[in-house]
Amino acid sequence: MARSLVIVESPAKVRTLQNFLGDQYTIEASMGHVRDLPKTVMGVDVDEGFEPTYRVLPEKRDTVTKLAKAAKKADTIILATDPDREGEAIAWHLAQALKVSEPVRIEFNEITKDAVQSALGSPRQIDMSRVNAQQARRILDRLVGYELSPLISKKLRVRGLSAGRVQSVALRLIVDREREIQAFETQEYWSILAELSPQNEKITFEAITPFSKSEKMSLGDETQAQAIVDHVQDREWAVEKVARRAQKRRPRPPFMTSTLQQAASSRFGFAAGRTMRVAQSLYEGKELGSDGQVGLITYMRTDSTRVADVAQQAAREVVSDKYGKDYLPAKPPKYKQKKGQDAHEAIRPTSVFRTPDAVAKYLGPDELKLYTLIWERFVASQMAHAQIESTSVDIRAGEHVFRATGSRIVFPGWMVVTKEALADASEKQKKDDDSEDDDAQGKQELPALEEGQVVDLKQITPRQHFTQPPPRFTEAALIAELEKRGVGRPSTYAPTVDVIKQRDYAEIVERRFIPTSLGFAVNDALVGHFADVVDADFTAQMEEELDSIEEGDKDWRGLLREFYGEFAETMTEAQEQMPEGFIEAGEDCPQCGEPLVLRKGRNGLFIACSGYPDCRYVKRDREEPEETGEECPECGKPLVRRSGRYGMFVGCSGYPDCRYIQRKPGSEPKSTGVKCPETGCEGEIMQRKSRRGKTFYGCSAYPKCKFVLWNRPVDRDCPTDGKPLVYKPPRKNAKGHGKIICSNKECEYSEEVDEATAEALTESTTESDAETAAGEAS
DNA sequence: CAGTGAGCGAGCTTCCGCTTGACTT
Repeated sequence: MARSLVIVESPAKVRTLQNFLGDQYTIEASMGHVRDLPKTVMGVDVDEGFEPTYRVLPEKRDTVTKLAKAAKKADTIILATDPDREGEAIAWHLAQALKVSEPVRIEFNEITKDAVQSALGSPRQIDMSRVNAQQARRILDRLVGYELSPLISKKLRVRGLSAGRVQSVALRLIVDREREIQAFETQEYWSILAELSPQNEKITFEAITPFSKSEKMSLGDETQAQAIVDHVQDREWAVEKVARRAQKRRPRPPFMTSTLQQAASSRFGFAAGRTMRVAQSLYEGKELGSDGQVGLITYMRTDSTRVADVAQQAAREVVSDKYGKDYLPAKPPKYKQKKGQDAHEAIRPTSVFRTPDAVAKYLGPDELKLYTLIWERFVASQMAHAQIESTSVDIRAGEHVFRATGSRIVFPGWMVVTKEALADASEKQKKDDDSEDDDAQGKQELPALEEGQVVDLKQITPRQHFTQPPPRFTEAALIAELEKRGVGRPSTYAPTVDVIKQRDYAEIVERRFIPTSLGFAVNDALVGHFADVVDADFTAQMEEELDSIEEGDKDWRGLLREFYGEFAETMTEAQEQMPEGFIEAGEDCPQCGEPLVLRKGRNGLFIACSGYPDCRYVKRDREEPEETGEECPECGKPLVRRSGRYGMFVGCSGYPDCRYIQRKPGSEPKSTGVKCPETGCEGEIMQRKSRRGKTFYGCSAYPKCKFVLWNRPVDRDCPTDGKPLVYKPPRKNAKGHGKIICSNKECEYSEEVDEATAEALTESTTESDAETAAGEAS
């Protein structure tokens, strides 16, 4: 019997395909590209028509050997790599590497039996125009990257610098934003908040002035604001105009890579790389009961919001079961597609019937969070739009008009899926309105008000505001911006933001990018001499040219010739004109007077004397230690206050001989009388304080035993799962005395607590009673 | 999430895209 070898890119696809295709098909994965330009040399012969030298990737040698073996046994080799430019190139490289004389190329962009069968029914040859477009892209990136990187490394005298079509645009965005922030002049402005109430009613609502965009900045100081307050305070407040507007709010499309990264960033604080790692594990799948390994989501590197018909139908079933037919739009929505062919669908659950609750017990905490996010966004995207009634009421007091705005959900539609979805929507509205200050406005529900109606003024407050500079980029925001400009691909977004950090071009502070002085210098050198190449438009123009190569209208070598002619000229120009020397720090050496410069070492950037090695001065990045006047209780040497990684601390000046560190007041560990539950650990659970002042309960045998609880243990085990029970005090101002719950977050065990027990458990957390109360509690 | 402290430097790396590896008795 004739046997065929089918080669796809991802091993996860192999499993799925095996279910559709009979045993006359062998299915193997290439794991992406198998050949590439060599890593250590340019590998492009510019003088011979840009002829590239390709090598089997060292890490893919085994894969290729395996594929070659399988190919030998097969009569037909079917190349089923992804239906896009890179996929076409992978197919061609496979054919070359495996020396296949008559390769068969098929394409499918969803793995269903029908799609695969019909793909098998219409095989074709490899599309060399498409492959050539990929080669042009690849070679261009190599030429730019491998010529620019050594040049700037040499000119700035920092080894290992890098530049490229994508990363340099990313860096430019970060640096430009920082300059905007530096140049930003904050302006003060004021608004007046009135708390009002319909006569003889308890309910209050808020109105502000000024409210229009054009007048928002009109009150520049407190005097002006106070003048209005004085003017309106004792006037009659009467409703002048009531305007109601019915609004539709559409659900957002299902996720693609960039939007998933954004949502996971703003909702959970995940960095792009973390989101991708977690998504990968959902994609590869889990053992769900007896079903064997099941992929939970579709492919996570995609720039499409396309959804397979079957998945849309399934979502409609789920929605109609769970919420009723009213929550379904008449027809499944079609989300706008980008031009060109999309190799993968949107990111969605592989089966919408697997609800987050149903799979929760098979998933880790991060996985569950991300799966829930994906499931909810997908289901919502297939639902009816929400109907919102927004009301705006103008109220006159003397010469001034205040406006109250409110909104009411008439029909929640897709918003019922999660409370978070509701929060998201108002967040988005806030951004669109550009009115971060007036948080209460717009969300409040207004009482019924009629024109001419008189209302009571309950309270009036002038409020001071300052205009805010644009925010620094988070990883996700930077990726969103790159995507908007068409720079980079889903598979490179996370690696690109990583390389910016790795090169010390920028650092992350509070989850946002701040460029380093190295970042500024590299960017300015590139922008100064290669403005075209590090411009976002460069990629856009390149893509246009690649399109015409794909369509057979243009020769790929011709494109490279045109581009490289110009680039080589700028290179020689830069080599001659770009000044060469260390990046100056703007200060002189306190020891010898020579300028200080930026250096890069094993452990990152530092500032040192340019006179090295004659002068070995290195600028300290922390404050000099300062005497405290106290003596070390262990060795008698003076104690000094110094700044460390986590802030100031007081330690012995005899370091490293004496390693004494003074505890911060109030952070002495306190006994709880509870033994550490870790098996084989003889320690006791101590109440401690973290650096940030948070109380936690850790083992006295730390660092040998790292056992930690967030609430006070009560020295009993949970009847459901045997984990230690802990006392969770009531929230501030909440009723009740708190609860005893299981320390395992997944476990729902809970006991109510009476006042006496609560008191005993709470009191024991004060210093004086620590010993006695601990005894009582047990 | 309890820790923290100096010194760092002058020779070969670097690009963008596609995808997951795992020498074992």
